[in-house]
Amino acid sequence: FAYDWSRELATCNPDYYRWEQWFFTQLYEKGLVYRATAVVNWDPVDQTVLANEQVIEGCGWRSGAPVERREIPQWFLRITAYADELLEELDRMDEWPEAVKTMQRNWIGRSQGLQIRFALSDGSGQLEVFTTRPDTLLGATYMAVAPEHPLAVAAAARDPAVAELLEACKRQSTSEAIMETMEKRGLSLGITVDHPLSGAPLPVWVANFVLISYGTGAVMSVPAHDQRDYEFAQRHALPIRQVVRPADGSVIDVEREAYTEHGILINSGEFDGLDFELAFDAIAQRLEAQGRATRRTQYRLRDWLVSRQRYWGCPIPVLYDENGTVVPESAERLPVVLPEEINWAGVNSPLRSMPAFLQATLPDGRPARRETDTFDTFFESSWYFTRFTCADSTTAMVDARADYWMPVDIYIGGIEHAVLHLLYARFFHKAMRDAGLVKSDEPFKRLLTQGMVCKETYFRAGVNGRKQYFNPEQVEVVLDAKGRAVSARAKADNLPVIIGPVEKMSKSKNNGVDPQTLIARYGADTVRLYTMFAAPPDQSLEWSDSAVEGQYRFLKSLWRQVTDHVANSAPADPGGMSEALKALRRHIHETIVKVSDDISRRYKFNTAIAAVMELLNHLSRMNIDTAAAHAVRQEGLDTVVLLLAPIVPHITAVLWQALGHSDDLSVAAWPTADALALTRDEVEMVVQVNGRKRAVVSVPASADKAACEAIALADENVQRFVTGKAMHKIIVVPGKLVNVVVGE
RNA sequence: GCCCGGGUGGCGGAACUGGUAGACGCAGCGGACUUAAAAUCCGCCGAUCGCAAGGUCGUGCCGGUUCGAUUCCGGCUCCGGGCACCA
Repeated sequence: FAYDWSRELATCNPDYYRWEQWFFTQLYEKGLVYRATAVVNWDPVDQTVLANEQVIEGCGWRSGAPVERREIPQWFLRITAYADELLEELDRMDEWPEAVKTMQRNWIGRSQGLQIRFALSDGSGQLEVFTTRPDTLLGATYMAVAPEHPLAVAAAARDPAVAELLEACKRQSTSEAIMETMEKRGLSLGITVDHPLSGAPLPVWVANFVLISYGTGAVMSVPAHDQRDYEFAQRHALPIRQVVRPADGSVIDVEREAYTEHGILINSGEFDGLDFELAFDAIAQRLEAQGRATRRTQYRLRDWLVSRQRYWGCPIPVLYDENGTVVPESAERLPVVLPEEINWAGVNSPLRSMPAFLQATLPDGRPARRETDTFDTFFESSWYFTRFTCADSTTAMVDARADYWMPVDIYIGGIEHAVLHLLYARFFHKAMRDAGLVKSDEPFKRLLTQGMVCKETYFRAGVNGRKQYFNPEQVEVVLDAKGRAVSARAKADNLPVIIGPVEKMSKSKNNGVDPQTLIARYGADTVRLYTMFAAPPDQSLEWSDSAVEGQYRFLKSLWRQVTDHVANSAPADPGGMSEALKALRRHIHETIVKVSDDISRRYKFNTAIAAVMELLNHLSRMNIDTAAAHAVRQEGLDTVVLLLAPIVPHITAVLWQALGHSDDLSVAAWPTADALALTRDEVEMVVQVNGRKRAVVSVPASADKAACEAIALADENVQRFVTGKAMHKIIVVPGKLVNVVVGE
C-alpha cells in the first residue's frame, strides 16, 4: 500500500472545481437544483451572514450586535428526491457501523402520517397539519403554528402582543439545538378551527418551537399523548383529553405526564377499542372520504442548501439576465474562476463589489449579472475520492477508470461526519450515477469511523463572550497528587487560563497537538506504535503522550534480542522438541492467528500489538542450550518482525535483513499458522460452583462431558463447596468451563 | 430538547457469540547490577479479611432475566459527537 502522489488534487484548483460547476448545471437541467428563500443569521451591524458557530449567545461574534433571522434567496440541491434510496440502501450496507446507519436513518426520518385540513371556524380558510398519530385525533385540544405561519402573521396585525412575540422570534437563532432548548413561548391567536370529527372549536396558538420548515409549519396538539404538547398545555392551562389507554391494562395518569405509547382508543366514539393500526386506518379513511385529509410520507431530511455568501469557495456558475431570470453558465465557458486579485473592504465577500466579476454576458451575448454566492465546501468533499481515480482527466469530470476503482474499498473518517458529509457524499454519488458518470450505487463499501482525538481546552473570556483559546503547548498545567489538572497558566504571560472541557481537536478550539515533537524524540516507528496501541481506532481518545516510553522500550528490546540472536551461532547440541519448546512454538503460531484476525477483521491494532509483546516476552526468557531452541527463537523473531511490519515498517525492515533474509520485508509474505503446531494435548477449564470460580483444572483435550465433570468434582476446593449439598445440575461448556449447581 | 456513542484499577486499555474481570502497557513500590546515575533485569501492584490455604466485595447508579451478566432487558446519571452556515 502506498500513496500515489501523481493523483494528488486540491479542491480549490479550477481544474477540479470546474467539474462541479459543470455537474451543477447538469443537475439544474434535470430539475435537481432550485432557488428558494431560506433563513440565515444576519448581523445587522456588519451587514453579513453569520454561521451558527459565529453566533455567541444570540449576538454576532465580531460586532456583538443581536443577530436577526433574515430570509434570502439561495440555491438548493434536491437531496430529498433520493431520500427513499438513501434510506433503503442502508439495509444492504453490511460493512458500515450500525451506529452510523442508525444516525442516517433517523436523520432522513421517514414517517407515514396523515395531512389533515382543519376548517377555520369563521369560514375564511383552512389550517393544514401533518401528524403521525391520527389515532389521537380526538385528543387534540388546540392547534399550534410556527411564528412564520401566515395565520400568525395575520394575527400579529390585529394583536400587538402577538406582534411582539413574532418580533422576539425573529431574533432567535436558526440553530435547531438552540430552538429546541430555549424557553417555550406561545400566545393564542384569538381564532379557532373546527375539529373534523367532533366539530368542537379548537383554539389556534402560535408557538416558538413549531418549525416552519418541517411539515406544514403547524401541528395539532394532543397534550395527553405528546410530552411537548403536554408541557405547553400545562403552562397555558389548556385542556388535556386522554384518548388512548395502555393495551396491557396498566394504569396511567395523563394529568401527570403524557402517555406516548401506542395503545387502545377510548373517548373516541365509534373508534373506541381499536388499536393503533386499525384506528389510523379507520380515521384516515373517514377523513379521506370527506376530502379532509391525505395520507403522506414525510421526511425530516431537508434539501441541501449549497449557497454560501462567502468569498473563498467555488463560484456558483449562474448568471441573471436583466429581468433577473436565471441562466446557467454554459459548459464551454467553464470554469467560472474565483478571482484572487481582490480588494478586501469590510467583512463581506469582495465579489459583491467587484464589477469585473459581477458584470458578465450571457452565452448569447446579452448583458448579465453574475451570482456571487459560492458553494458549501461539503460540495467539494462529496466526490474528491471519485476524482482520485482519474485526476488527470481534462475532458470529463470522471472517465471509465472510475468504474475500475469505485466504490472505495474502505473509507476512514471521524464519527462527526456520520450524517452530513457521509450523506451528502452518498447522494452526490447517486446523482453522478444517474448522470451516467459512474456505475456503482454507493461510494464507500466499508466504513471505519475513527474515534475523535480529544484534548483539554484552555481559554480566557474575551470580548462579546468570544473565547480566546490557548494551545496546550502554550500552557503550563498544574496537577494534583492524583494527576488531575487543577489550574493552568499561559507560558507567555504566566497568567491563569480557564481549563475547559475535553473536546475533539479542532482549529476553532486550538487544542490540536503536533506529534512532531514526539517523532523528533523517539522516531516515527515509536510514535506509530504508540498511536496504534493507545486505543482501538473507532474509539475516542484523550491525547496524552505519557505512555509512549513503553513503546520505545519495547522496540529497543526487540532490537536487542534480534542483534543478540544473530551474534550467537546455534549450539552444537542438536537437542529435540521439548515440551517447553512445543509450547513456545504453539505460542508463536497462536500469535499469528490472533494478530492476523485483529488486523484484517477486527481492526483492533492495540490487541494485536499486545499479543506480539507477550510473544516477545516469552521469547526473551528462552534458554538457548540446543540447536532446536535456537531454531525456534529464529522462527519466533522472524514472526514478530513480520507481524509488526505494517505498524513499524522502518525498524522491522532493518531487522529482517539482520535475521538473514535476502528479500525485502515489504514484499515478504504474511506468515501463516502451522495447524500442527497449534494442537494441544491438554486444556484448562474453569470450575464454578453456583457461578463462582472455585478452581482451574487441566483436562485432556479429548475429554468428554463426563470426564470433565469427574475431574472438576475431584478438585479439593470444589469439594469444599459441594459436600453435603444437593446437586441440581452440572453445566459443561466444552474446553472452557464446568459449573456445578448445588442447593443451599 | 432530539438522535448516536461511551463510563472497567492511580492512568491508557483487555475480556471477540452470556462463561476465569483487569491481558498488554504507563505510573508507583521493593529488590539486583553500579562508586553513583542512566540503561537493563527480577518481584509486587482493585478493595478488604486471613499466618496461610483461601474467603468476601468490586466493571457509573437502581432494579430485572439467567446456573452464570462488563456483555441482555427496564429506569436513571455523567461525559463525548451530531443537530443542517465549523468542516
